[in-house]
Amino acid sequence: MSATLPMQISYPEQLPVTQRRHDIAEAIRDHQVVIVAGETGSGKTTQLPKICLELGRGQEGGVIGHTQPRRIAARTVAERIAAELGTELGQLVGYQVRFTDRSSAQTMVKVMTDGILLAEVQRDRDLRRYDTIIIDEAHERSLNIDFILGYVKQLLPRRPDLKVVITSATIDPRRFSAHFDDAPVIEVSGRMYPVEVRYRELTDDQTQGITDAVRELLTAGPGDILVFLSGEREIRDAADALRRLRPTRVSDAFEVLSLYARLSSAEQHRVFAPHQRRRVVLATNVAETSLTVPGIRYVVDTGLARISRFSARTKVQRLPIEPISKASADQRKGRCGRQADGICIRLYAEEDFDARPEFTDPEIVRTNLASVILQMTALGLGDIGRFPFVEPPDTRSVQAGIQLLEEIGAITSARRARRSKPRGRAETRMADGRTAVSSGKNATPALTTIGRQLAQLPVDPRLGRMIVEGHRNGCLREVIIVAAALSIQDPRERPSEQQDAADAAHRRFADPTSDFAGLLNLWGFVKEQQKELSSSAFRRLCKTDFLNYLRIREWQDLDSQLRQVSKQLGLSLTKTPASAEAVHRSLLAGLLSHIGMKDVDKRDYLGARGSRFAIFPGSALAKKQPPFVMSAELVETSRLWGRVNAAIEPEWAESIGAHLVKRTYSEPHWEYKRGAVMAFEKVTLYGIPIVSERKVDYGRIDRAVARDLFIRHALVQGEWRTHHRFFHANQEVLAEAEELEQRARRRGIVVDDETLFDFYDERVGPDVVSTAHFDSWWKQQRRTTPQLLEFSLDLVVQDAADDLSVQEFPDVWRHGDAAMPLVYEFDPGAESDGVTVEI
DNA sequence: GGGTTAGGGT
Repeated sequence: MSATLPMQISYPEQLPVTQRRHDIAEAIRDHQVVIVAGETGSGKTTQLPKICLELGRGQEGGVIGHTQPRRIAARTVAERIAAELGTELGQLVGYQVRFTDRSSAQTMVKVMTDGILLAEVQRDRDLRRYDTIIIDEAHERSLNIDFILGYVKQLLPRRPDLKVVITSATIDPRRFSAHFDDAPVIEVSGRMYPVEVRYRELTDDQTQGITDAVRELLTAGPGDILVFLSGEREIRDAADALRRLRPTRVSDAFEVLSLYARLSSAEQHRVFAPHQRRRVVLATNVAETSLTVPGIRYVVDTGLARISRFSARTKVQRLPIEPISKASADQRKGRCGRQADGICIRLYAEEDFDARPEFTDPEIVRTNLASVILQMTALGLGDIGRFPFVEPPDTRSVQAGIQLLEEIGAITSARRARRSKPRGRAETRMADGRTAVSSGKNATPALTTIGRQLAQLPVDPRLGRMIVEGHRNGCLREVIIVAAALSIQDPRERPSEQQDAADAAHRRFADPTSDFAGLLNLWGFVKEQQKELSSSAFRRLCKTDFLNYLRIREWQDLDSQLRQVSKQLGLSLTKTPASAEAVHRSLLAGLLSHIGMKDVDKRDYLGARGSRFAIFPGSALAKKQPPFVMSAELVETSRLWGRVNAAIEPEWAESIGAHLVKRTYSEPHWEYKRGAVMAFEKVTLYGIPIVSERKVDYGRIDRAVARDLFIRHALVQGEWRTHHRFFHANQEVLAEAEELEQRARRRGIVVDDETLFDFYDERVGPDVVSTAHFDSWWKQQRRTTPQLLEFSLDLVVQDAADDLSVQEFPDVWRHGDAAMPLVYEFDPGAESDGVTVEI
């Protein structure tokens, strides 16, 4: 094998993978892609990189890249490989996760999170720095893993020298093999003791089922029990019930522990502390993959979990409680039987299990795709419909993702792109000058300047959009702090035993109109205390103030990372404190479809697209709810909740969402006083009325209608006070014609208004929509054609009345010397009808 | 008044 390796490589005898290492080495040597399937304990994670090293990989040709789904795993895997090779971490074996890079020029094996590898793709399109890539835990099918699997698939022909190893639990290696053109699969056994499965279908409620199962297992022998539940509330209910359970024997005494991700770190750590008494650990899905609880001999599985699903219809994230898949149930079962035989009690029937889907839906079919689409577009991958995903997301989710990117102005409208290329193919000019061709249906449109910036920012596109706007509004410093807070787990802790104390401690920072302002207050407090206190005093303060020190650090790390990237993007940081309004206007740029209007009757909010949401009880806005809000997160659980919120002025949304708002106008009417046509404007954003009845100059909205109304009311009806000569002359002509009607006792002598309208319509300038417009137009026009607008009697008298003349109806009745005025009135039925002589 | 799973990043 290779001579350049500084050490002899050995393999732990007891690991199952050691027995198969020659087969694995052979397969890797002979094939570009190899699938290695094996359960935890098989040793694949740590031994595969060593096998690759022995094959001479990771040396002159490039590095062996090894991805892990989680940061902690990346570090511990690197530590173990380094230890087994007898080298120091960061030299031959290194690792890189966000905020930490412990790799060097000597590094041959680089362990990293899959997100780091994806990030490197942006700068190294063909991943030239690697000669081997190991994708570990591929069966977890996270968004990152599926993206990498697709990317690698289309990279293989360009990199014939690249070797790829996909590792997976034994659940479904064939699927990966099929994706990589029938790549060979090598199965490695795990090291597991047998686990007996007992089905105990619920007869009562879940809590009762759990206590019954725990009671059953207490009699089965010594060892800790791990119970899988769907969420915090279920854990609390079960914990209460179990603590009430009075064990009959001393040996049955046990303590109850909870375990879920949002738990305070101290409470989480109790699970790993050595202990004497038997334990029952009540856990969510954290214990399924992320955390391994030691010493578990028994598992109780409720068969339920909260699964995140993105609704392409309502564009909202949901967290329904669902029956888990067979694969997930088996994973839970596998959490016992590591050290001795185990028992797994499933709180459902065997037929129920048999009827369940084999696998959990991969994240890519369950999630908002905006970020993936943005990345793919930035990479010039063009048509998402043609990208070789193991399992392609459906068209509607892709459309929803594109729609969100349009909302935040990251891409130009797909519809517009399609319209300009009627043959169903859209050519998109990429940032680097290349051209992407895509089919019409799932066309990936071109990135805007904002879109290119968002693709560089390591946060959710909505949060990135806030940052870009923060720069524009001179409040980048504040917006980065908020965006960083929104992308990490909440640094505020709320231990179950001290919720009131924690709430009180956190309330000091609350702002009654904005949870975001509350975050900024907390940030300021933390910064100040850090400056004044020693490092250990600060840690103590975090504890007493119910703040998670590590998450505070993460917040600060992310803040500096975002500052740095922003600087590279030419976004400038502000030195002076920004106004709250500037900050909130910036945040709104990312939250346009997350605004809500108070429904006073129902105590909730009317949201985008007809949705309704309520303010989450933990928000500072829960008590006194403002008329309009924006929410950073809308998640549907028991109902649709807005979790982090602030009051907004609806008019802000009008300008920031100018590309999205719909305007409708009603009641265009002539206003005598203004000498203009006015109408009422209603502005809606995703169906939410952000302006309800604003009076606007209609001449700017609909010139034709406004001109029409101007002519009818001002010129024809004379609803105008003006000195124009033609105006008064015309009124006199009309008066004369009307007088004729009275005297001749006939209607219809004076032409109708339509004729007068047509007269003006033919003559008045096309832009004349108000008295002001008229005046300036007429000032010019009358120089050349001063008589343009003057009526003649011929015009205003109907053709049929040609033979009549006012002269035939004298004004005065002469009788002898007396001359008595005659008044004509044509008003049948009235006393004054006919000719009246005034004596 | 009311209350969410857990991962990842240029």
